Amino acid sequence: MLRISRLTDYGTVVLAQLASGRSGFASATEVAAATGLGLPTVSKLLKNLARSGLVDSARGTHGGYRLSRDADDISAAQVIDALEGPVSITDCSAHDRHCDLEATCSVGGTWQRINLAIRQALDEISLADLLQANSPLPRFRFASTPISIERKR
Amino acid sequence: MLRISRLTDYGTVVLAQLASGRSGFASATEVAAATGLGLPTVSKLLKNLARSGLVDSARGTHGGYRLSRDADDISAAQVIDALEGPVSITDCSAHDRHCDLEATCSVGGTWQRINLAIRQALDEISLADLLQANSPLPRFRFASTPISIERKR
DNA sequence: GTAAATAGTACTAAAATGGTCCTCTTTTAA
DNA sequence: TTAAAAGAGGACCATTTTAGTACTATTTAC
Repeated sequence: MLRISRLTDYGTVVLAQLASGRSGFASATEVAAATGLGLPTVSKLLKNLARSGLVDSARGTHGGYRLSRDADDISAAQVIDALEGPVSITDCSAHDRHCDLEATCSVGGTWQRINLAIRQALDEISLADLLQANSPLPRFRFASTPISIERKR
Repeated sequence: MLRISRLTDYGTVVLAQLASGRSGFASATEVAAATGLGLPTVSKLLKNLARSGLVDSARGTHGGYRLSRDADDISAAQVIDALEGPVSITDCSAHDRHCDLEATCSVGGTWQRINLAIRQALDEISLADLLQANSPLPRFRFASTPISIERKR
């Protein structure tokens, strides 16, 4: 139903590889080999991740990439933002463009709040959590958000 | 970042219109007029919603559409399912097809659990909630899910 | 029988996505 | 100083998805 793009999925695989590997810089070629992904694809991903600041890069003979900070301090939301840009759950709530139906639309506001809630949930999940496939995930906490969410029924 | 398609968004607008209107059947033409959406689009949406069982339809001169059940008993997840099919957050976790990277992929399982968690959250939001743009939403409850979610840090 | 509806399907244009390739710059080491 | 290894930044194209439209068949009320 809701989905992240395949490239973003691959991006987490690449980041996970960087997180699990030895410290120091790993080249795109090494990461591609370790993950089984194509080199051009991995290369593109790492370039984008570097541009977003999630990984540091070094040029030159022994250059490569490494996480810019601890895996605990990189959230799933940040990864999605880096690779997909700040897209929103609905078209009309993205950018500053306005929807023609704004006046009559009765549901727009709620989608936006749902979007925000999901976003905050994903912000609670770190790359380290993603790595440990079977470890418990952080609890999704909505209670403390400005969105007051309360079951009616 | 995560998004539903524009048609799904429109679908909720259409459903909201059916929910707010007087009881009885409303034709696609009437719904289109009330929402400001194009008739062909509304027509297509209602046909799909009818096929999924979210709305009942009646043919013939005074036919039209109406919600098949109370707005409280239609969830956001059901709407998304009806209009987008049972898609998953990642490509590899959809259908029964398997990803080539399964062996080396360290993150697949977690995305699937995140997907399930979001799904369950959206299942808690009813069409009635969507309608009342400023009313409080149901609390997202993950605690009682089989996914044990626990903050580590 | 006719008009008002939905049902189903097919089609097309536009946009997003995924993947690849090419050229340029930086850095290290021989 | 030169060559090789690496990343930076675009450009490009094929494929798929999405959105919107149109057409025909079927059903029902009057």
